[in-house]
Amino acid sequence: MSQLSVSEAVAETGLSAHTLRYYEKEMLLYEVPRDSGGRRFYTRELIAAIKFISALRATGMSIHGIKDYIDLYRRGEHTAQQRMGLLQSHEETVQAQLKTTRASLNMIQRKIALYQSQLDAAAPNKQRA
Amino acid sequence: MSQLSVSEAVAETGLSAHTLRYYEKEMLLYEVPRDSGGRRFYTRELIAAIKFISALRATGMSIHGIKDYIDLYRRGEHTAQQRMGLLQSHEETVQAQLKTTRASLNMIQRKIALYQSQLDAAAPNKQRA
DNA sequence: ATGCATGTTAGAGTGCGCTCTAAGTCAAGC
DNA sequence: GCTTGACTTAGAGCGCACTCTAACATGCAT
Repeated sequence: MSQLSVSEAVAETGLSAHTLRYYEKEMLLYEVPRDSGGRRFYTRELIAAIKFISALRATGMSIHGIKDYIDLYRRGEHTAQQRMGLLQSHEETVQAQLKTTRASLNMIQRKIALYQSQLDAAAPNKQRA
Repeated sequence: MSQLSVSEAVAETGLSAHTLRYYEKEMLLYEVPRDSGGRRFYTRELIAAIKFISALRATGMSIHGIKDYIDLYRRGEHTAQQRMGLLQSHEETVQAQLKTTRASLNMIQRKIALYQSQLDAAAPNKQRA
């Protein structure tokens, strides 16, 4: 139940099995346990880690940046402050990125509005039956 | 004044000269005029196009997707409806992407808060002088 | 006229994040 | 016992969006 097979982990995290292995090779995931046949399984701690890694990826943190964070994790409790620092700095990056995305989206929306008024003007007025 | 040299266009748009040439090669920009010596210059129409293209890129539209839009543009006024459709569909994509980014950011912020309370608990209380 | 900045070209190279291939192993069901 | 399907490995390949290289041309400033 709390130990998921590869295919269950795929279903749970939304990542592919290829990607899970790739993350492991890149050392984002470590100490992934194996059954007697050498097959991986994922504990709930690992699943939580994968989901957090996915959140970092979804906000644009690079694999390399995530590795830096994970490496701190592996070095122990005394790195908590540094890890928090990394996350805070990433948060600022994301906020900035959100800001420029919203500005760009705004530009696109103005263009759509322009098309809309253009097409309204060109079309015959069908307001009255 | 309304005709910018390459270096001026670089300053104005924030893209590199390499990228401007790349966009031209990929047909995102067309009919870029040249001076007597064969050097490019950019009209204000072109600059506006570049800025709009940048907004599309900043919101994650692929070069290929942008090319589709530009190709409609080149085919004339009767494609206005289709162009608007492309932009509207892209807008939806961007809104969805914003939503997941905000959710991921939220997860990261909760983690930061966790670190904060952890570190607060571990530190000696320096509240009183 | 010389030097230097700014531009030109075709095409190669880079970094990223997967994504796939090929050949093989293992466990369960028929 | 045999097939099927889920898994294993090392390593190659891919798509994207640039980014750079090398060799050459132009035009202005001294």
